[in-house]
Amino acid sequence: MTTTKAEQTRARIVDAALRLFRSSGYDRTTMRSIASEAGVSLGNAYYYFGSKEHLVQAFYDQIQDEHAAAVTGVLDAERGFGARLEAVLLAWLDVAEPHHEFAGQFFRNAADPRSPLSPFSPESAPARETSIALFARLVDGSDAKPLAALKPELPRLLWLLQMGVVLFWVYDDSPGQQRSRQLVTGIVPVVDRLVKLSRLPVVRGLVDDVVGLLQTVRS
Amino acid sequence: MTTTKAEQTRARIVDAALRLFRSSGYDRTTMRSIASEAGVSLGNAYYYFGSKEHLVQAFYDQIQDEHAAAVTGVLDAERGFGARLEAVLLAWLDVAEPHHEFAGQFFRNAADPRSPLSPFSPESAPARETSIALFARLVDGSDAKPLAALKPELPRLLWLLQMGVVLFWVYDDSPGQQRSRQLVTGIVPVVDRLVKLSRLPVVRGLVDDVVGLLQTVRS
DNA sequence: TGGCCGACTTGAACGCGTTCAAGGTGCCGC
DNA sequence: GCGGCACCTTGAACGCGTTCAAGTCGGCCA
Repeated sequence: MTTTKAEQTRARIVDAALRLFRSSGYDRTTMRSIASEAGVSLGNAYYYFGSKEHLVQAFYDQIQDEHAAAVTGVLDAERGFGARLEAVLLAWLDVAEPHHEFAGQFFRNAADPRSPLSPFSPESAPARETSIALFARLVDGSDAKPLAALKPELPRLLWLLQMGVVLFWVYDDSPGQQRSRQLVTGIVPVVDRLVKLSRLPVVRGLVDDVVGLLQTVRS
Repeated sequence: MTTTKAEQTRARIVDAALRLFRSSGYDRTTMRSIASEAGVSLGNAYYYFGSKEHLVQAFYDQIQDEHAAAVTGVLDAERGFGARLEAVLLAWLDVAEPHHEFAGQFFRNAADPRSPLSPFSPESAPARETSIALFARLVDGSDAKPLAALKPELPRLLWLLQMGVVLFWVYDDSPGQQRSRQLVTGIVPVVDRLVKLSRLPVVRGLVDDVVGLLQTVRS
C-alpha cells in the first residue's frame, strides 16, 4: 500500500482544487473553499501546498500529459515536418480550450518571473524539458533537413514558438480561440520554409548568428 | 489656475506612490502607505485611482517620456537603420534599468490579459500607439529600404520586438541586465539583414505570408 | 440668507492568501 | 504500558487590496 494517509489527504486537496478551478475559475476559487471541499482545514491545505499557485502545477502537468497523449498517433504516422508541427500546436489548442478562461486568470501568476509556475523557472524545468523533448521527437521523426548548426537548437526554438502561441492564445478573445488556430495554420508554413531556407547560402550566416546569439544569451 | 484642489490631491497621491514604489518596490508598497504618505485617507486614494495597478500607469508614462527624450538626439543625427534600432532598444534598457526590480514585481499584473496595464489592452492603446509611432519615425528617417509590403507593418513588428526584449529583460537576472544588452546588440544585425533580405525573390513570398498572417490574426 | 447638490473625503468592514503557535495521532524502542 | 518523537492537523490572526455607507465641503440658485 503506497497510498499513505498523507498521500490520500494530498490527493483529496488536489482533486478538490482542480474541480473548483474548473467550475469556478482560478480567482473565485478560494483556499478556504478548496480546504472545505477536500474536507480538511485551511492550514492543512497549506501544509501540503505552499501556496495557491502550487496547486496549479497539478493542472499544468495534467494538460501536458493530455497533450503528449494526443500527439503520439500523429507523430507515429506522419513524416512531414510542417504537418507534424501543425498537429502538435493544434493539439495543444484542443487540449487547452476548455481551460481558456481559467488559463487567463492564472496567467498573471505564471508570468511572474519569481513564480515557480513561470515556464522559465527552475521549478518548471522538468516540465519544460519534457516539452522540448517532444519537439525533438517531432524534428527527429520528420523529413526536415535543417542546417546542421540549427538542428540542435530547433527543438528549443519550436518550444519558444509554442510559448508564443500560448501567449497569443491567452490574449485571444475570439470565439473558440479561432484566431489562435489561424495563427498556427498560418505560421507553420512560414516556419517550414524558414527551416528549408536555412540551408541557403545567403541565409546560412544569419542562422549561425541567431544560433550564436541563443548560446550567448543563455545564462 | 488649472490646478484645482482635486488635481492637487491626485498629484500628491501619484507622487507618493512613485516615491514609495521606487524606494520599497511594488509589493511592499501598500495602498495604506501611499495614502498615508500623500496625507489622504485610504478611501480617497481609491476615489482617484480604481486600483493599485492604475497608479503604475503613471510609472509607465514616465518611462515612455524619458525613453522618447533619450532617443531624439540619435534619431536626428544617425541614418543607419541598424544603428537607429540599436540606439532605441539600448536607450530603453538604460531608462528602465533603475526600475528592474520594481518592473519584475508588477510584471505579473501587466501580463494579466484583463489588466489595463497589459501592453495589448484597450486602455494602454494610446501609449502603445505612441511607442509604435516612435518606431515609425525610426524607419522613416533611416536608410532602410524594406519591401513595400513590409514597410507599413515594420513599425508594429519592431514594437513587438521591443516587447520581446522587455520580456527577456524582466526575466534577466544577470548583473546590470547585461544579457539583455547582448540580446539587443546581437539581434539588431539579424533584423537589419532580415529587412534587407526581404527584397530577395526567395524570401519575398515569405514576407507576404507573414504580413498577410498579421492582418488575418489582428482582430 | 437658506437650501440644495455634486464633488470630494473618510475609515470601518469584507474577503482574500498566508502564517503560526498549539495541539493531536500513531508508531517505535524500552 | 509508556515516554518520546516525527508527522500531521487545526483555526485564529495578520496584512493586504478593495468597497461602501456616511459624511463634509463649496458654490450656486431662489
